[in-house]
Amino acid sequence: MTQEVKEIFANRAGPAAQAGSRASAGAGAHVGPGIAPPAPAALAAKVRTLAPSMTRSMQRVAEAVANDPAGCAALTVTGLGELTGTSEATVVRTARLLGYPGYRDLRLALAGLAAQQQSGRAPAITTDIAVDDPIADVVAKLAYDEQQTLADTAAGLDTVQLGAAVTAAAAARRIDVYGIGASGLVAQDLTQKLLRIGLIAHAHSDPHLAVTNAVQLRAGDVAIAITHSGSTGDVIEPLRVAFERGATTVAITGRPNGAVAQYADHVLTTSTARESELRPAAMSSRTSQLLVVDCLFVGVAQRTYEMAAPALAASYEALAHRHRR
Amino acid sequence: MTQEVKEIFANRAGPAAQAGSRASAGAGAHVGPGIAPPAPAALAAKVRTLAPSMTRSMQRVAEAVANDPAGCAALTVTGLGELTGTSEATVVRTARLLGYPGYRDLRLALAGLAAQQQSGRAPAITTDIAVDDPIADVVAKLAYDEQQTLADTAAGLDTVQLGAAVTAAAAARRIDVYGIGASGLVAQDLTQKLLRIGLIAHAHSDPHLAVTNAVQLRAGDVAIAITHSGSTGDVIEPLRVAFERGATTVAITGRPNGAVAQYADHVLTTSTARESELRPAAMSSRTSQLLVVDCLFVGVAQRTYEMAAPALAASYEALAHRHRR
DNA sequence: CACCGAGCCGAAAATATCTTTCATACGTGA
DNA sequence: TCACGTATGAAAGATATTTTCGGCTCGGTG
Repeated sequence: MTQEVKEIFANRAGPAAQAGSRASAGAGAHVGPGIAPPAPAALAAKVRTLAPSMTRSMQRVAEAVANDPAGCAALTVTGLGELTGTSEATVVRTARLLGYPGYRDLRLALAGLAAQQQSGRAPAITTDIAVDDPIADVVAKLAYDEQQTLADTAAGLDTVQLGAAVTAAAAARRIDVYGIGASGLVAQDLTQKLLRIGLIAHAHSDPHLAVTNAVQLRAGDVAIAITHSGSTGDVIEPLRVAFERGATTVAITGRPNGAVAQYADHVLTTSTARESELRPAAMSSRTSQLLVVDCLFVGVAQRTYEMAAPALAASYEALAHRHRR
Repeated sequence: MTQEVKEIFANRAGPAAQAGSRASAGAGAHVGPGIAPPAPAALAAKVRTLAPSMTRSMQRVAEAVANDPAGCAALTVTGLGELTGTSEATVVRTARLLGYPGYRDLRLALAGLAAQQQSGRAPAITTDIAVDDPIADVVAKLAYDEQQTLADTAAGLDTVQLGAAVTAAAAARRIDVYGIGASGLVAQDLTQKLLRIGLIAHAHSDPHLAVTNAVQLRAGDVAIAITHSGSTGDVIEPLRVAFERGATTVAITGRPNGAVAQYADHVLTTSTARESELRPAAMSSRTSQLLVVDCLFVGVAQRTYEMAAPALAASYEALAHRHRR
């Protein structure tokens, strides 16, 4: 991929960019205007989400922006470049990656964010969990972090993509969900719920079986891949197969620019909280994934309400007798 | 007074904001440092106050700005000039009169104002999810509910019981976790994480196998039962067996007085949020259970830090090569 | 009624800022 | 070590903002 093409791609980096027809998945030509919605308050989350796909210099810029929105809003592109020890070009590139047309718009968003922070409650300092933290602190910090993750996820979720995924799933003949490790549990969670409202859904965590099943899919079916890293081969492979068989494909990932996205008709972005030794990434990504999956499920339940409501009631009934008095 | 002098005077009309370099004399500095809070409507008030001293053209500009901050923030100086049927110069003069160094800064302030107004609107998340809720509302409501669940859980969690459970688990020869259905996934989640830090843990969702394994437990082992209802026979049974064999038993349940509690040395209470047709109880109980399980895990990781840290690092390394570039 | 001056206004020049291009340096894998 | 692709900043190019400057209107005046 040449530098030129790469830059153009960066320009349409937003998840929404994937929305186009599947035919254009690899051959995007024109830069559509106004695809990516400017992020409101989700900027800090976005920075974390996209940080891994950033270069070092860009990360410095992103960090500065996330740490002091108000301060950065007061700076020109040149000023921010100097502050971060980089160039104007890098600042603009970072702004693009974050989903804005250019630095000017990022700056406006920054001003908005600063105003919100100032009017709202304090930015809320989060210290990491330490080895010697008392158990009560652990509880408080974990609860706070997971709440934060939920807020970030909700703010960063593209409702258009979500809506499209819901529509596809609600009408699907069959829904296959791929996930490995911690994401596998999320896949199962989604599957369990979909089954409860009478849909046909399967979760696969065995890569071979997943591919074997993916081959059976066709137009009208839905395949969903869940991977935090966006680059888990064992999950990408079945999605690719499903994609090529004509099924509608959905990726739930923390790296909307990751490899998995290229085979996904719809990309749902989960947020990434910072991790530490005692707080594995799996923890917050799981929280984020579950929220996305819940939204997906409720959306589908809405669309299939006629069928879903009695099915839910029936499954509830069926379990009642298994409870001890 | 000459034309020239007049314009300069207008330029200095604002408060001390002009003092420093233009970059540092941001809009925030102007609006902020006073006694009054950064009132959202400060700008509208200022417009009214200063309107009498404005010329006709400037009033048109000021009015446009006051009526639609968000819209104007999206416009360039030229655009706003056209919109109001005036010129760029007039727009700049208006910005000056309102106390900003130039239009650029007014625009930034406008963006901030817009963001505040935006965030002020509560999405009415207090209501239940309805069948015809737009997808964006579903996201907001679910996120809010899960956040609430987390807060409730953290508040209601008995840290003494939790600490005792942590101590037992950290020293355990072996840890068995029982859970069925949605709780089964939580059990697996906990098990996966414990395995990652080098502990011996098993999740059981097959009632028969669970009992079979429980028989093997003895003092020094830990058995954990996860059940929202507190009365799931298939989960209580193995816990009872473990309890009778002398293992330390823990119950993670939403009904601390339920049947499961009678065989539990330590009871960790999860919170129960309201449910509805479209929001099965499993959803919030799962969120709650996961938080408890996370706390348990982090607590154990703290206690076994010497072993946990390298184990976590190792498992991370081992997975790295499974990611596509 | 013609004239005058004060101040308003916008076109266009001047400046600042943002964006793009391009050559170079850097790191990485063969 | 070499070759290749990528990241990066300097500088050119494009936009946006600010300033300048002269025409214009309007109210007062001889």
